[in-house]
Amino acid sequence: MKKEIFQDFPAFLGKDPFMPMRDMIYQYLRELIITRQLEPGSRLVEEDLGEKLHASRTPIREALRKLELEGLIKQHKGRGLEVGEISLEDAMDLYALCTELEGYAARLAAATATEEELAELGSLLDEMEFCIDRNEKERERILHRSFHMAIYKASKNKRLSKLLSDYNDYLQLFRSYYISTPHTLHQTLEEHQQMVEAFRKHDEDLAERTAKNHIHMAQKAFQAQWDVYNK
Amino acid sequence: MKKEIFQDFPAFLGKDPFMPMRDMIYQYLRELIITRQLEPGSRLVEEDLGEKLHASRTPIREALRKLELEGLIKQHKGRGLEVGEISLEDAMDLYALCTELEGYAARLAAATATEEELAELGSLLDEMEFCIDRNEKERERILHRSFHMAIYKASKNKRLSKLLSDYNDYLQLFRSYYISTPHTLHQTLEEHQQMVEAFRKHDEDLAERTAKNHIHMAQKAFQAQWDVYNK
DNA sequence: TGCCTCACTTTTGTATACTGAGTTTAGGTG
DNA sequence: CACCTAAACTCAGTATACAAAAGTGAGGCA
Repeated sequence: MKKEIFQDFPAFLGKDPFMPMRDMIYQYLRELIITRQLEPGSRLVEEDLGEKLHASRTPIREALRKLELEGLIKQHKGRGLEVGEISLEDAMDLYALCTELEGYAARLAAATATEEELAELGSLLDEMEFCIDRNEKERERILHRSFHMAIYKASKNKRLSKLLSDYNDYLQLFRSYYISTPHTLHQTLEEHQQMVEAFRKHDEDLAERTAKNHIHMAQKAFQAQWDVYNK
Repeated sequence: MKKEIFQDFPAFLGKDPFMPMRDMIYQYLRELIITRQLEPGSRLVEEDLGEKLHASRTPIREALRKLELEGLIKQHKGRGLEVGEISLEDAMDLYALCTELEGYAARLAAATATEEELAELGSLLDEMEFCIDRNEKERERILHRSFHMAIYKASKNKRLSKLLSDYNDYLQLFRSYYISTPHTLHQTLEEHQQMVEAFRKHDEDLAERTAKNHIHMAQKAFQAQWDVYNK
């Protein structure tokens, strides 16, 4: 675990001076893991982290517990924690589960989406198209997230929304495995457009189908890339 | 918060002398909350709990954090934590979500259940019938849980299994609202039998329908009772 | 040389101490 | 008597200290 990785923590700290340290550390470490700046297998020693992040073990522990609960880090055989390795099986399980949940969320959204929500989704699509054309990948990634969040919100089921939003971050970790080209991004955009189209028509079945297909495509892209690396 | 509530913690401790204190405390408090021995609104003060459970604040905190994450306890405005109140909206969201997930789990189980798994489910059914006839409610409750867990396991999706198992405990809390009579228990048993029947036939659609119906019936029972108390 | 043991190191689990923010309460003032 | 203010109190956030378990390695013995 290299020290430089943690260089930008002070900046992170500045974001919200009222947030408890444990939440800062949690979010920060989570980001590092999901973006794979902290590689799978990296060991996480409470005291080391404390030194590097200028905090005592107590808030560090609480952050680690939360990450452990989420499944992002695992008990190291013998002693200590380490960043979890991704297993194909777990990834497939998660994709399958998300396919169902996204489908359900889309169904609900199609049933109850308001004009404002539809407009919001539409404008997010436009922005994404703009970003893809300009190859602004980071912004596209954030918009992609916002798009899905908007759907979850439109489903009006808070539990579902929270759950999918957590899973979505997790899938981000898998997404980092495959390379997104302008071509695949355009394909994804088209899937999004189909979904919004279904919402506009309040066609629940179509919404469910297109949403499920969207996740399924992501799953296939992940698996293809996995096969390349693990063959 | 009455002291007597915590009387049986030492016995709980004996269960597994190798389990860390934080997990003991977590499980113990969770049990108290789910069985409503700790009522919604009860305040949870770290130092008090520490004194009553003969532990220091550190493991108590970690247990509380976990419960908070699960949504069983909430940050009290201003100061401290308290056992969460149940809101009808949240309950309905959760039931709706569980309906989908149970349906999906049942579909997977129907597709892939082995003979052993079917036999296991069958014998659980028999045991439950036995308990209902003898009015052994506590044992029935545990068997009911085992029955659902067996289905989750048969779905072969570990993520889904974990998720539903957590939610199932949570629904237990809702279940404590409505009174189970021999009549309703028999009705539930019948629903279970229909599900197993569908698994035996490997009829995925039927399995999904019966499972969804099962949760839906529970939801209706909860709502009816809620209406009685909050009218 | 190979293996066993025991001391040492590492790292977590738990306890305790300190701090500061927010609440309550008591005393003073108009 | 109402209201304001400040001291005291509560309680969570954080830091630190100590204990215990589990790995690690060096020295001794067969």
